[in-house]
Amino acid sequence: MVYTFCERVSSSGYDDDLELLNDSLHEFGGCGGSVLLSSPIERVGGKNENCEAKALAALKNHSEAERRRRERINGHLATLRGLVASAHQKMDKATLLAKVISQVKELKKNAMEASKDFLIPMETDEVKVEPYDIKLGYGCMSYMATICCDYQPEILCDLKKTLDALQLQLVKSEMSTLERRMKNVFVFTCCKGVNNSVDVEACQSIGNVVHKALGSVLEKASMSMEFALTTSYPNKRRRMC
Amino acid sequence: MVYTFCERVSSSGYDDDLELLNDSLHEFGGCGGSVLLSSPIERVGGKNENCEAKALAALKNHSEAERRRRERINGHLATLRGLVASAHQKMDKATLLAKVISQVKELKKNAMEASKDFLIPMETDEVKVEPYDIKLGYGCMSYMATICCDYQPEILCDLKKTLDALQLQLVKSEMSTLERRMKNVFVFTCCKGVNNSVDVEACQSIGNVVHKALGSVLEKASMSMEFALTTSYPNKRRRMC
DNA sequence: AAGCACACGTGAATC
DNA sequence: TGATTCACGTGTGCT
Repeated sequence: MVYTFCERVSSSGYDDDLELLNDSLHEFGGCGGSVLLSSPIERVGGKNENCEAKALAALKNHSEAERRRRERINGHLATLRGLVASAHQKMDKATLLAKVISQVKELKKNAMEASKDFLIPMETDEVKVEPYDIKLGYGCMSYMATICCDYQPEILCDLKKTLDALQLQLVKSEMSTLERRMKNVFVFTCCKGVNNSVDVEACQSIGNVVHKALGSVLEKASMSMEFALTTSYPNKRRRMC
Repeated sequence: MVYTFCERVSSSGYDDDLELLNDSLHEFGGCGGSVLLSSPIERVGGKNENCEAKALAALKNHSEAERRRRERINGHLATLRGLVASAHQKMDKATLLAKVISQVKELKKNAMEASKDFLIPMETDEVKVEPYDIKLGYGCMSYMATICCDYQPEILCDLKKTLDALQLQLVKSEMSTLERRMKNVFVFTCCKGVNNSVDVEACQSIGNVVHKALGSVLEKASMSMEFALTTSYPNKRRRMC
């Protein structure tokens, strides 16, 4: 649709000037068909005042309802603007919404990973060494090493020996158990850098060494577990570490 | 501002009909001042065609730019609609934005709590027992008990004895250490319900008992720590559990 | 019919 | 200036 303006009148916002709105009333029928055909100029008004007033009221209602709707939406937009809080509060709607989208995705991803970290895989054993993004200053990287398998007391001995032998700088260690399963997590740092920049290769090779060592521990444990299951004393007590 | 319609013309979207838009051209001056004063009816056009064409093009550009803007915003809105994914995709913009807001707040709160759970308070000891919202079916509640203090080997003995004595149904246990500090977390269930409904009071009293017991363990540990610090052998080895 | 929600084109402001 | 953003009133479809 294309519609054209007949005249534009400056007035004080939402006034009740009937004359100015006469031409809009075609749209609201039911007040006598002749009005629909008479041109704006020929019509002098007089007996249709009631009808026009009603139509005007409807129009006013409509625009005010629309204004309320806009305010509702813009209010929520303002809340979101405060919520994403990317320093500068001057941002157009589209950009704001884009930022909201990326924020929601980011938060969801983090939540997913966090819940995954909290879980203990029940069926599969695993050894994992991966970079861990805590900030420890320049020249340092940190890694998170995970080993998850069936619980066996002696694996703690092996683990301790292995970690001691590697002389890792342990930042944090965590052990959780769930039913017959256990999961050990170590966070360690690698400060192999020179001139305040990380020597990435040296750190990676340390990571690989740790991965290999944990792999050996796991392998030994699962072998010992198999052996235990095939002997006639499956519940035989083992020496604590 | 209030403006009135002269006539409304049905046409195919965005066409180039100059006549219909003549009346809109006041707004775009610079094509000869006389046009601004002549009425739409008196004016016959002819020598201002070039000017009018330019104005029309500007107007068309404007409306198309606005259309693109709307599409950009609505596109993001659609993405968000898919992201909150509250089953029913029929939702007005305001409601959608409200849901996005609550979702973001929820996710942020969870992230905060998760990071808090992962932290070990370094300065203050603490004992905490609080409901833990994992679903275990009807008639069961679960709790998370936390005890955090300086690391002492014998506290593990005390803890084990205490938990055994309480005969808790342990679901998960977790111990983390950071420098000289340790944190132990236990998740246990309380299935005291009758007729598939939880006996909340019974569970709460169990929670209180656990809290009290852990408090005693912590108290004993800190007393023993103080004793160790005041003796002449602060680094004296203690028997492992 | 009467209310609501949306898309549209426009006027004004800002850069 | 031209481009871009916003608020506004309106037309229209749905319920």
